[in-house]
Amino acid sequence: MTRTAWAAPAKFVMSERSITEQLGDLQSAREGRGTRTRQALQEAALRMVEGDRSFSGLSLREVTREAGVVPTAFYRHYATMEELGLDLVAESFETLRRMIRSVRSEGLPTDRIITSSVELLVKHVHAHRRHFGFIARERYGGYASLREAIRREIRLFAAELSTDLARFPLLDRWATEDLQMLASLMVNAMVSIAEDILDAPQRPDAEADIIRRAEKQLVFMTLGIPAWRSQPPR
Amino acid sequence: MTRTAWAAPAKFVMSERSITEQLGDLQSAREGRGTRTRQALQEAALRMVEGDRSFSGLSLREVTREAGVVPTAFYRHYATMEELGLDLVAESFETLRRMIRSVRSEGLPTDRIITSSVELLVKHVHAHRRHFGFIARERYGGYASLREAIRREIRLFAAELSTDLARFPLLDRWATEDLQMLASLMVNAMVSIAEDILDAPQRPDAEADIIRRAEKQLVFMTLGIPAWRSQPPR
DNA sequence: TGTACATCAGTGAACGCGCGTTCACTGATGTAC
DNA sequence: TGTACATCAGTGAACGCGCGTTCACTGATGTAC
Repeated sequence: MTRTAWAAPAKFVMSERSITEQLGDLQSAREGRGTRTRQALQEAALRMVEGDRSFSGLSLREVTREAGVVPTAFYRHYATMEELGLDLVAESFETLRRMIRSVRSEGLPTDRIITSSVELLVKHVHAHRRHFGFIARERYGGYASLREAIRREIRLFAAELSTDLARFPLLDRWATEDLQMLASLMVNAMVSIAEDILDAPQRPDAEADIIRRAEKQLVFMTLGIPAWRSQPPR
Repeated sequence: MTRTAWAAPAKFVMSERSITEQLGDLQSAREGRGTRTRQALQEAALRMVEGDRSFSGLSLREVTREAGVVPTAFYRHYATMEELGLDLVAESFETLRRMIRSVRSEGLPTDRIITSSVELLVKHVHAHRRHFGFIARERYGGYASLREAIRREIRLFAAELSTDLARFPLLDRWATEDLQMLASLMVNAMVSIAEDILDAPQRPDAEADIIRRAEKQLVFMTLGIPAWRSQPPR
């Protein structure tokens, strides 16, 4: 089943429906049962991936069972599990993107920008454990198409970060390539922080160690910035 | 079947046997058929993981089929696929450890230490694609025990690197915690270089870009070193 | 507002298949004498 | 060196199970008049 473009809603019953349900409209032209089952499938898969299991290890029948629906109902929404997975990648990054967009418009206190960024990331990881866990698990996981999609999204973040960095004093005269180098270093660090937080035992002191190391690493990187230009970058 | 400690070989027919076969003795007390099948299973699994597939997606029967052996023969060597996987983790890191040990004893030219390190890593990734691919795929993959084993090995590398770093001027007075911070930053960077190399299309120019970015990142990190102490590390 | 109709999301039975695991076996390899 | 024996790695048949996918169906939802 291929996804159809969103035409015009036949009816507006917005007040009865949650925000996530409304977002579902972007994917399903019909309201009601159809959208609900589609979301039940997505949520079932995320719930099952929350523990130790990887998405590519889930069977179609397991997911439909968890979603409380008959296996054949799956095919009304996706042709394969891989398609469901791509939907979940998009959804996971959407929440992350929303967070970053709000930071970009509101800004963070510049004097404590590192502490605030790390804190925000950690808070977000906890608030969206299932999405982050799914992404971490599938980043090098089973389906090639999911891996590619995730890799693309992460590269996109690095690109966006490098334009943000360009606005800082000292960095505003850096070559694009050098900004990308720094951005990818920072994004990589953030990704491993997120993965460490996910895998860390839930004890708060283990987490505090991770946070402290992450802050140190970011501070350390900023120290390299003034020195970089004196060393001609090739 | 639990692995038995290596006692004394009943016979020495070394000349007939390859180095890898001899290494196999460390895992199997008996020579001959037994060891050969065990290795056939390991190599079959690595071969199958080389493409897009993840280890946790392999079935026991597939592996034995690829190894040219009947499914039940598997149980003479491993109780589960997970056990095979742990063997492969150990084997993969063993080759990497051997490389690093030789670097540590022979050393690299200090004036081009970054270039040489990156070059060596890239060479090693190409020479052991199957091992690196396996590790990358399973780092956040299916079996929790494999993930833990890999995580432990990577942490071990960071610990070893931080003692190596302590021998450098400027770094010799750093606090242990700060050295660990820097080491984990460098190991993370190296890990993502390896993963990028693996996933990069085999065109040499794409690879050249990755290498250049990696070198820049490492140079950038060294620039932060002299500045760090002036900023009291808490 | 009420009714007849079209759409299509979800159902339930059925299929053939590859899976992990069991079991009693076979026969090659190494040991004791 | 030669023979009888023990060990145990590898065999092959068989099992029950969950899987993905098919099909004709049912009945709720939304539309046209």
